[in-house]
Amino acid sequence: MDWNKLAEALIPDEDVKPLDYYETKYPARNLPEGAHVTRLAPSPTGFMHIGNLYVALANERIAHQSGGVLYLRIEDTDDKRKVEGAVEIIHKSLKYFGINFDEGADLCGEYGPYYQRQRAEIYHAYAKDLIKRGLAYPCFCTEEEMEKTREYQTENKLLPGYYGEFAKCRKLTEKEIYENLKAGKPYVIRLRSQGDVEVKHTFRDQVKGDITVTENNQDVVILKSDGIPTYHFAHAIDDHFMRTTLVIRGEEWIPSLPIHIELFNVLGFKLPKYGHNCSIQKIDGETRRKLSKRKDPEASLTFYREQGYHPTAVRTYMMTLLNSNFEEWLLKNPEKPLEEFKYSIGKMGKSGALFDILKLNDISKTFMATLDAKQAYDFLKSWADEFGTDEQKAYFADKEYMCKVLTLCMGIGGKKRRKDFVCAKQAVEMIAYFFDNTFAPTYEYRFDNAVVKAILEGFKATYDYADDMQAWFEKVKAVASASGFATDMKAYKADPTAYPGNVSDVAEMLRIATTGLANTPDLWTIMQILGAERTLARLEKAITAL
RNA sequence: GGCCUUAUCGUCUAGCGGUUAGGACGGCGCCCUCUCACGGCGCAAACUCGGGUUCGAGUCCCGAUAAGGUCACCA
Repeated sequence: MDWNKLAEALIPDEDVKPLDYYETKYPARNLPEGAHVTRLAPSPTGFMHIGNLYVALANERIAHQSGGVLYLRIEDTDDKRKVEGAVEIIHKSLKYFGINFDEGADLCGEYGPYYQRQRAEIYHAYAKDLIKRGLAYPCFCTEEEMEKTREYQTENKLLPGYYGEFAKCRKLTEKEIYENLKAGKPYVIRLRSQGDVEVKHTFRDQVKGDITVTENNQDVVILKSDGIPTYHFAHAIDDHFMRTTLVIRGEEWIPSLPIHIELFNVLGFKLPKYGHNCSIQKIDGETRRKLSKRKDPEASLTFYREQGYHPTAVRTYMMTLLNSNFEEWLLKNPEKPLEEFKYSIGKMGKSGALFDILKLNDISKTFMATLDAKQAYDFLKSWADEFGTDEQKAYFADKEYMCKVLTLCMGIGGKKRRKDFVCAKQAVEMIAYFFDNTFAPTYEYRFDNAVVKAILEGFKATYDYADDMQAWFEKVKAVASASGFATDMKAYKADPTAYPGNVSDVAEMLRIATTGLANTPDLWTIMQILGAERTLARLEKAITAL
């Protein structure tokens, strides 16, 4: 068999450059000792999964804290899954969560092109070289033929796949190959595997530790019939020429590690380090499964933007899953930016974590409680501008008023901050009662209407906007006493049955009347913010509703 | 089914031969308190099961079980 002739017939010289060309064009990177080059290599499907952010964050931290490079490569070798505008979505959504690439698709960079489809020439050059060396060959097998051998293999409990005796096209004669080519039969290029599945090696994974991998014996496809490489082949070529030092990717890739090892080996490339992380899971009835794009809204990065989770909160939660010692650090350094945490890939969990929105909420609340009025205003406004209703957008027209509301509701300036706000959507909904066009009370009191009415009327008659908090509260107590409610909590606790209720019950009635809610921050301040006119109007409205 | 991986409170986990098995979220209770919160204190809550090794095992070894991943011209 004349391999050179075959290689030339399959991939003519004018289509590719000599191998040295690529090695010179993409030289080793000039980076400080210990710097890592990492990458994110998504398919342009237009859907950004929370798992994408999870891996992105790991890659970003490793690259940037080591003084290295993070780049974006688009794996668009599968034409069927390609979606217009997907790359823009990738950039936009990751940027929102603080992931910035140093180079890559739609950015500058010396190691491009960063779209795999634009790199066809490089793949072809190396495929040709493999053919020349007798390490790759054309395969003309049809889907039906493949199906047949697979059936045979499963029936006989043999290892499925295209290998050894089952690799029919491996044994094609020169004559047969050229006949097939002449007949215009479609073909793929396969690797002529030299491996033996019986041989096992231990492999050092940066996340999992030592794992055993067997050698690959599959004659995997490296170039599909349309000349586009498979993931495996593109991975080896790209991560070599883009000079990736560390590949962090999902653990679903572990089974194909043998293929990658053989490919790097046969191509004469140095194998990068690998870290295979676990995926974020969800409990679905009895079983755990990956967060699903179709079933779980929280799987999508869009979800967090729509809900208005602060990007820092989401990042923080991701970090707690990513590094087990992160939370401890955060507890000690609540003020420090996340970038100061020393991220280590070895501290990544070895088994998949269940997504816990309660934990996210807690982290989110704590973070929101660190914002000042202006930051909170800006954040909530930007959310409302994009996702809010028209009424909600209008809230932000009067900045001064809104800042007063936020100062109260977030406990800004007080000794203890409130932690009521989880995300922008919930926060904006929570303050609806401050705005007359969204004030829609349902008035659910825990006392008889007659009792409530007496209280409300009594309070309304004595209310004075000019009262300070102390004077105001004295009036609340007076109204309470007038209806027989306890104003002395000690006396009340000593004998609760002696009273219809206590002063806090009275406060609740007033609160429900003016806000429609039983849970709000300090009522006096609310009335101050609303103003005398609206406060009285609301009390009146509540009285007539009884 | 083969191969790979994993296994500590409900959840995320610490633990790397000798611990009252620690923390966080969530739950519950108490205190603080004009409501709601915040905060403080406390309670309940775990080593999957067998065998070994060892003076001693959550920790090491071997099994079993369970869970997850994977077996494409998808990535």
